[in-house]
Amino acid sequence: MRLPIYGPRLRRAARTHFGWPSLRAGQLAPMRAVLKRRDALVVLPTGAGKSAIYQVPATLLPGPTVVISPLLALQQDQIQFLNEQRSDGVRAVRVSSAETPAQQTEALRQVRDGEARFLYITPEQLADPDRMTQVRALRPALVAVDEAHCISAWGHDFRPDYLQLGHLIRGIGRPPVLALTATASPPVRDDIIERLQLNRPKIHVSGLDRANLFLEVAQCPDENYRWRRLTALLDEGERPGIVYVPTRRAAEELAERLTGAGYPAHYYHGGMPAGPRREAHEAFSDDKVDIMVATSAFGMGIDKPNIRWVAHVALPDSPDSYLQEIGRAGRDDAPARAVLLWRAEDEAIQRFFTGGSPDPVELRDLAGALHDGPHTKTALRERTGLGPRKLGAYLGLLEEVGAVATGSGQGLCAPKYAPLPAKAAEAAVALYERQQTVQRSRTDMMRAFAQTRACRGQTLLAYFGEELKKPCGHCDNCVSGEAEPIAEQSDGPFPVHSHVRHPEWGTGMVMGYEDERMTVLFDEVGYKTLSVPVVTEQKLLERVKV
DNA sequence: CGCCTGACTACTAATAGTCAGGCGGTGCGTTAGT
Repeated sequence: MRLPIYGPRLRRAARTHFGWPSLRAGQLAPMRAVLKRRDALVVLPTGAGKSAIYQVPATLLPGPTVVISPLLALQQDQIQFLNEQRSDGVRAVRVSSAETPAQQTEALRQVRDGEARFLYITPEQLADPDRMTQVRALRPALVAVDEAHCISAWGHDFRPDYLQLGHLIRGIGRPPVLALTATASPPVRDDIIERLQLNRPKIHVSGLDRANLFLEVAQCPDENYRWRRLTALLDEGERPGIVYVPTRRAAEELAERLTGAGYPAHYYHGGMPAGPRREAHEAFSDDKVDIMVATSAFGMGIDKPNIRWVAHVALPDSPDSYLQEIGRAGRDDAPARAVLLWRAEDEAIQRFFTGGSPDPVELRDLAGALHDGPHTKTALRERTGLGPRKLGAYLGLLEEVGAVATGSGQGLCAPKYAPLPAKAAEAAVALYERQQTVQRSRTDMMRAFAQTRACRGQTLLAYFGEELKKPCGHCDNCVSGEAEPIAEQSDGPFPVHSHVRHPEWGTGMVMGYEDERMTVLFDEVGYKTLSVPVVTEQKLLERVKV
C-alpha cells in the first residue's frame, strides 16, 4: 500500500509552499484522492480551506492545474494569494477578458515553460475553440472546478457555457477533475457529477451543521413589523452583518433608510458600475462598512471570518441559496446569527423569476437550422434572430434532449439520429417545464422551512439529505422549547437516500424524516412532503433499485 | 405574483380612489467610442 505516503508529502507541501503547519481531516482525504488521480467532489463551507484542497496537491503533480472559476474578482483574489506566497512552486496566472492579447500569450507561455503552476480561467474562455486548443497543449494534470454549484444554479439559463463544462474538460485532454462547492443538496450533486461527467468520484461532505450559527425565523405580517425586527437585530447584534434583499432597488432604498435611521449602511448589487462595486466590496472586507444591504450578487468571494449575522429581508428562492448565504456568518466559529424575516408576499418575486416558458416555434426553427449545420453560434444568431442569452438557453435545452451535438469540433449541428425539429422542440419545452417545477418545489421547501415548528437545523439538513439524530439546539424553535417533539424520527419506512416510486409522481429519492412527515425528491415533480402514516397504510411508495 | 407609478375618473375644487402596465437576480464576453 502506497497510500499512507501521501499524508506526509501533502503536509510537507502545505508547509513549504504555504506555511500551513497542519491540514484538517476534511482537507486531507480529498487531497489524497487528487494525488491518486481520482475524480472527486468536495462539499465544504467556504472558509474551511476549500481552495487548499487543489492548491496543495497541485504542487506535487507533474503538470499544471487549470482552475475553472466563475468570477473574475474571485480569480483575482486567489491569484494574488498564491503569488504572495513567494514560492516559485505556486505561481498563478490567468487568461480572461481583463488581459490584453499580449498578456494572455505571456500567461500561457509561463504555464507552458513551468514558470506558473496554476491557470485560472472561466468556462466562457474554454468554450472558445482556439482557447481550448491552447489549454490542451499545456497538458494539464488536474482541473479544479471552483464553486461547482454554478453548473446547477446558472448552467440551465444564465451562463449556458457552464452546462458544457464536461465537454470542455474533455476538450483539454480530460485530466482528473476536482469539483468544489460550499453547498450541494443530493440532486445538485448529481447534476454536477453528470454534467462534469465525473468518473466514480470520491465524494466528501462535511460541516453542513454549524453549531455556532443560531437560526431564527420571523414571519412578518407587514413591512413595518419587518422593519422593527430588523432594527431590533441591529440594536442587539454586533457588527458586521449582511442584509439580503431580493431586488437592486430594495438594496439601495433599505440602505438609505437604515442610514437615515442611524444605522450606517452601504448597498451592493450587480447593477452597480464596476468601480463603486469593487469599493463597496473592499470597504466591507476591510471593516470600513459594517452593515451591507445586498442582493444575491454579494456572495461568492466574501471570505470574511467575523460576520456576526446574516439577515434576510426576503424569502430566498431555495434552501440551497439560503444555506449558502447564511454560511457566510461566523466563519471564525464565534457565535453568529441567521435571521430570516419573511412575508408571504415575498414568494411573488420568486414565482416571477421561475416563470416564463420557451417559445416552441423558435425552438423548432433553431432545431431545424441545426440540421444543415454545423454552424457557429454567431451564424445561428443571425439565422434565427435570437439574442445570445436566449440562444444559449435554447441550445442547452436542445442538447439535453439529443437535438444538438457539441462535439470537440468547431460548430454546432444536429446529431445523426436527432429527433425531428418539432419533436425536439416539444421535448425541450417539456424539459424546461420539468426544471421549473423542480425549482418551484425548492421555493416550496424554503417556505416550509420558514413555517416549521420543528427543529430548524434538522429541517434544513433533511433537505440536504443529512440526518441530524438530535434537535440541533441552535435554533429558535429548539430554544423556545416549542420544537415539536421528534419521536422515533430516525427510522422511517425507507432509508434516507433510498430510491422509491410513487404511482403518480414517479421515481424519487428519500431525503429525510421530520416528525410524522417525510420529504422525497421526485425526478419529475421535485420535492414533496408526505405523511409517513399515510404512506405506510396506503402503501403509497415502493422501494426501487437503481 | 405583487409592487409601484402615472393616468384617469369622480364631480364640483382640492383630493381620493381605480386601473392598466411596467418591472423585478445572478456575469461572462465583446465592442464602440474616449
